Amino acid sequence: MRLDDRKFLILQAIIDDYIMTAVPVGSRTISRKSGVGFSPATIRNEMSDLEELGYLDQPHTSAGRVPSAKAYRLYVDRLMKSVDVSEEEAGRIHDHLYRRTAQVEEVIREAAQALSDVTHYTAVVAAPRLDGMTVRRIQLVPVTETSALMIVVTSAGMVKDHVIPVPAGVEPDHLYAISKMLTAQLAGHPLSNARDLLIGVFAGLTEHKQLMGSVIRALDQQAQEEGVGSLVVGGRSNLLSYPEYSDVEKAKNFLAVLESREKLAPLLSQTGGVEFAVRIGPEINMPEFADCSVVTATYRVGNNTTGTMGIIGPTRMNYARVVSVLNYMGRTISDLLSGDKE
Amino acid sequence: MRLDDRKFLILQAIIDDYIMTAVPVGSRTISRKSGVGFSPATIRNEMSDLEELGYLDQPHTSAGRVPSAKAYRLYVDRLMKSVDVSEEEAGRIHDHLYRRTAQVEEVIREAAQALSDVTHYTAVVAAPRLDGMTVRRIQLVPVTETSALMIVVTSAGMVKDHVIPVPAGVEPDHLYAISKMLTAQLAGHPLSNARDLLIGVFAGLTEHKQLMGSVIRALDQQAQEEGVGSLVVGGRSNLLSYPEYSDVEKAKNFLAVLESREKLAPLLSQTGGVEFAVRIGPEINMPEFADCSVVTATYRVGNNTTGTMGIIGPTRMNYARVVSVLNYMGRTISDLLSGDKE
DNA sequence: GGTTAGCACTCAACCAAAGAGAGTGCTAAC
DNA sequence: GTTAGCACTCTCTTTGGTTGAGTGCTAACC
Repeated sequence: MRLDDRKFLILQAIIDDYIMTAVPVGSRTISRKSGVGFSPATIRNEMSDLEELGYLDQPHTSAGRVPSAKAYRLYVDRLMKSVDVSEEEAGRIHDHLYRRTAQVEEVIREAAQALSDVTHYTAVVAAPRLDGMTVRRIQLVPVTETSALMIVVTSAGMVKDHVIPVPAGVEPDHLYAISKMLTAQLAGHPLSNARDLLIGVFAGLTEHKQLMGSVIRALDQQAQEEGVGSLVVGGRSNLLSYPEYSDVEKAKNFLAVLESREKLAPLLSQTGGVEFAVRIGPEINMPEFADCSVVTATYRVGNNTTGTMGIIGPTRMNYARVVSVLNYMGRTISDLLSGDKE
Repeated sequence: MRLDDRKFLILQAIIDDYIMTAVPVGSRTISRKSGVGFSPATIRNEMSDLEELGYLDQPHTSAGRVPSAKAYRLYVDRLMKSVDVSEEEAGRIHDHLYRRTAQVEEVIREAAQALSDVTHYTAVVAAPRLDGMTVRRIQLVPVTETSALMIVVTSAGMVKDHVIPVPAGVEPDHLYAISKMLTAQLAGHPLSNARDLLIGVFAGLTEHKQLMGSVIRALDQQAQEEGVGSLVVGGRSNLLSYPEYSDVEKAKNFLAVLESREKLAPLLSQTGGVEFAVRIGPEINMPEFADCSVVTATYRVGNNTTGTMGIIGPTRMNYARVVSVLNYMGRTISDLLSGDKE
């Protein structure tokens, strides 16, 4: 049995309806829809076929049909019509993002908020990955007598800081001189090499060995943290509006995942460099997200740097709209983070 | 009618029981408790009195009694026995907090996590307020050709940064010189005065007027942000375990409040400088928190600087335990943030 | 006079049975 | 190939009865 045009049409109608209502859809409902000129009985025959093909599930005899994960997959891959973001949505996104001067943390926080506001789903935005960037400058700013803030400025104008210990008796001016030396050594090199470069320098040193050790450790730690880097969640409570999460126990498990960076990170990182990725229900491989889909997208900052963001919604989410919103948001963030600062 | 000793005893027994079970408690239950040597009938008479006095509510005839907000108030003010944190709890708090080098953001994040972990309620921790602190150092670090990071180090070793625009053509060394000048001008003065001091300097300037303007604007903005400063929430999903929030609609409203800094900030800020504050149900004056209580505490960093943290739980929360945990956490944070760095 | 046993009464919670409604699958007619 | 008709299925809602915890009152008790 093959999926002919009519089956396509009917499947699409079912998915569209289910996305709106979350109620198993019956043959009469589809038959009444404009565009489908068949009687309920015919629809029923087709639905029976579609079920056999694995595109529909039946919660029980005498309920309507519900799209399966396979159906959503098909929908996303082939049936989905791209939608433009509406004027109003674009406006809301701008309102969020252009509110104040754009520090990275602030931008991704607002982005997450905007995404969840506009889509009514839950949004996760990860800060741009630093490892592809090159170092532009390193500077040590004294904080107390025995500690300093190490500031790393990267090519895309992104900033990362670390508190490091400093041996007592090192003057501020001295720290500045060391900063200039560090900058001279590392500027233009990728951040991921910085550590190794410094180790070379380190060997030839006679003084400040201790301080340099601290700098190297801080760079190490940063590299380590990259995996679970800055991660902002917006619209946690949005998903509770959907009947899928009217069960408190389920809702609780879902929210618990959102609380842990460790569990959340893989959701965003498994994109494999594709611009968009859609993972549907069981494809996510997490029991808490069995009824969820995740749409992730990457955004660019400068030339080599990318960050990831994602929308988490029920499997019956409005994929077309989510993709278009993510698309628009990607462009907006890029403008904001690369344009203004470069 | 007065609250005599026996009524006290019975009320306390009712509250204790209700805190544990969340089920309306009946006369027989209390009568069986050791320490109360009266028959159910006697208890009933007293309960009837307590209801008339406003300490108990009855969900409906023939259900047990439930403590009213007034009862919890009394409990907190007079009946509560102070409890020590257990070894195990103290250990868990330490595990969270001493995990890595202590940057402020990191510490308050872990503190929120630890508090919610240990209490099983929801925790909110606010970063220390900066306005009481004095400036120790200001430094400008170039980021791009037209922007720099302004770093303000305060007396307690706390760091705050801002991106500010810089006129093109200002050399890094030049920025460093300006930083030294700024530091010389402001060091030792309270952060809240910094802006006004600079305006005095500003008038006499011939060059760098533009840059100084940016610095002043950044200080302004920081003062403004102080009100809704950094705020971390932990254990959002914890409250969903309690039967009070088995209603999804309620849970959703509750979570929505936790998402908005603006709504959350007053919860912590209305403490009025007291070390502990307990607000119970209606006293909070937010419909979403009608069944909640909030216990807030301040912690100290250095001499003048304080931050706030709070636990949000059901009105029937275990106040004694929460207060002791907050107490312990306050001391631990203080040690961590002032001790190590001063 | 405070305390307690006894008893009628109330009300949510639980359960089973009945009815309604939506939807299917099959068959026969178009 | 399409559709009308019909018996059948299964959930959801409603209804009514039962249970049990708990109260309030009264009268007896110490």
